[in-house]
Amino acid sequence: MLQVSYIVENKEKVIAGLQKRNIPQVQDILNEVIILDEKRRNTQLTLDQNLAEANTIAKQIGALMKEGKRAEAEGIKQRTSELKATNKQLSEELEATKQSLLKALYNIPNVPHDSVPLGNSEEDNEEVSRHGNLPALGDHAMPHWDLIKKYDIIDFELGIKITGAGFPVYKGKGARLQRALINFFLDEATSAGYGEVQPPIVVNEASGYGTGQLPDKEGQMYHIGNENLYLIPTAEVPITNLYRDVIVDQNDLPIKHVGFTPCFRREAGSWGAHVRGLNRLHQFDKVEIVQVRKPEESYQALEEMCSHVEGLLKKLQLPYRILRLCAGDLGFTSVLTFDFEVYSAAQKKWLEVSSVSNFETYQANRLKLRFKGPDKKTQLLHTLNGSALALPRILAAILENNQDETGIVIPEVLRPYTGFDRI
RNA sequence: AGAGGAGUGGCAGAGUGGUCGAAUGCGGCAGUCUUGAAAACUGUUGUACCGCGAGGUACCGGGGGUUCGAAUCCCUCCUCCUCUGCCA
Repeated sequence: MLQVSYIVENKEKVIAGLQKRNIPQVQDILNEVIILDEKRRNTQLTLDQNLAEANTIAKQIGALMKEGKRAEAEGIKQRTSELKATNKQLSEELEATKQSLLKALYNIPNVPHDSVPLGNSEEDNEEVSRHGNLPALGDHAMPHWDLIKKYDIIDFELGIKITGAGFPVYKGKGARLQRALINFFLDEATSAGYGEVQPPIVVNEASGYGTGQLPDKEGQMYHIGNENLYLIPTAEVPITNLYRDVIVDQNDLPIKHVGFTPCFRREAGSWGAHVRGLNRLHQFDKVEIVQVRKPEESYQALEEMCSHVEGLLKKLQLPYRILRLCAGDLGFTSVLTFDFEVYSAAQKKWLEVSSVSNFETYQANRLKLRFKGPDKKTQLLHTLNGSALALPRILAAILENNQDETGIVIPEVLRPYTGFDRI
């Protein structure tokens, strides 16, 4: 969430930024925050003063009791019971104000970067660059949902039987190819300096709030009611939350992690004809990279991460394009996001396979993720993450783009991992 | 899952109703000494909020309660340890 001090000091910039996101009544929302914060401070001040007085009296009573002056002690107890009543009221008021303030802040998204283009939907995203040649497939070309049946490598019906729609079963060479992609992505990230972690794929409420999935995306996560836990929608959640409530030693920066996890998304309300096959699933595999950086380095880190993702796509020899997300399509917590899309030749459309974002201090503020600067003061760090990569659409593109009359050609770099060169 | 025990500052570990944000040791930082290092000695060393400042307030696993006053007493939740049970 945004810091109140930042809102106060950069009000015009914040208003302009949030207006880019088409948020109605931005001024009113920000004013409410500022008023609540003032109220919080005033209430705190009065309460602190009362508490100071109560503390003083308590000490006096202690001293009097020791001297055996009981009667005198009883006398000043009067004042404390008055204070007690007021203080109870004040602290309830303070708590309520803090809660309202927090709630208001939770509902304000991050301020987009200056370079974020205007726009309402994915139609308005800016294409930054395009790489690789689009394959020309013959008339015999099949979309991946037919290919997986033909070669019996993924079974949706079986998944429906044991779980439900959107939970595919990978079989034989299909399963092996999944494992190959995961290992390839993990190895690439490890050689690029990312420390591998294997986090839990179930997280508590505090973690959900830490990275901003809660309360914004409450309905999009699977919830385990009897334990009040959530299935992760992305490894971003557990990995970034590793650093919740942490003051990082300067020497431990930068922090770079990679992790493979399954991801779970309810995708409520987003199903339709365009989400056939592997295009959209409830459970999918993803390798995620996460960085925690000093503020002045975070945009350099964003570039590094984008280059890493590009490197993967180049090695897989997939045609791809890079998009700068417009304000309307930008995630709630993000300042700047680049999407990577691969071309799916038989569907003749671009599929998003990675999203690389800088959150600046937005998550860190919720996480209380800080470091001690040279001036010995604690300050918030910047967090970033990106998919490197999400598997299903990569798989879809490989299947479609690399098909020929007799099968599917496995990209060179994956062969050491698959142990076969064709399906 | 049942019974018992325990959670204190970066770590170890005192503290069972007032003078305790908390002894002591270790570690960290700064300095003295030294060609340098080590040792020794001296000082310093949590976080957040409020305040221009002096300073104030809160925090001893989380939350609630008793009391003029809680690290200390009570309730509750969480976590860890031991034993019993179950189990990949």
